[in-house]
Amino acid sequence: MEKFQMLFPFSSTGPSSYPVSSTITNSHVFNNFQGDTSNGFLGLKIENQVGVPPRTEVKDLNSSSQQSASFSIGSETTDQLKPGKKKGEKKIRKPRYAFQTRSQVDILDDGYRWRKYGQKAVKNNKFPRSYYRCTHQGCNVKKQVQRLTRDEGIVVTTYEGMHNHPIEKPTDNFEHILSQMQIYSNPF
DNA sequence: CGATTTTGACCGGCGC
DNA sequence: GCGCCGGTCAAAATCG
Repeated sequence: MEKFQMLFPFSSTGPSSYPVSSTITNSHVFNNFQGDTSNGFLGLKIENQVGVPPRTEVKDLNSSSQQSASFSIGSETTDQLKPGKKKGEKKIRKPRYAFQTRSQVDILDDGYRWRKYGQKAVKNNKFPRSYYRCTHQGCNVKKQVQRLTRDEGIVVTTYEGMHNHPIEKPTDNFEHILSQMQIYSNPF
């Protein structure tokens, strides 16, 4: 597979129908995840406000999605989900942060290094879902990328867990700065 | 040559 | 108990 990451439709001759995509598409705002739960994501203290049924049913919700990016939150992957397996274990709830971004490519580079460990076909979707895992040692952050059949331009990225290490990337580009601005401008 | 992707097998949970 | 389903493993292939 050729690695043609980030072919920005920016100043290309393509149709100028890409609003804010670049902002979210591969910004380093995900970095904020390691800021613990108290910080939230850009002030998006998303709890259970979205009427998303258990499990990441992002495939069904908002089929139209005219916005460039939206989010939703699944439920914890434990507690009542694993009956008969408790006994005071480290049943840490693993909230999943689902992002829906508008992008042409599946590989949304958020600054971390990911290793693909699986791919499965999804029902109701013709496109497969890819499973990635952070390659950093001791960092078990997982993410899955799925693209909607309905809108080929929509890619849903679901993050699970938080990073406990800094981003490893040259950074220092426009987007980095942009995301940093967004972060710091949110007192949440 | 090491790291990463690919891809089918495997596994646990759940519904019937 | 069995089969489906979503998620993960792991060996081989591939990339750089």
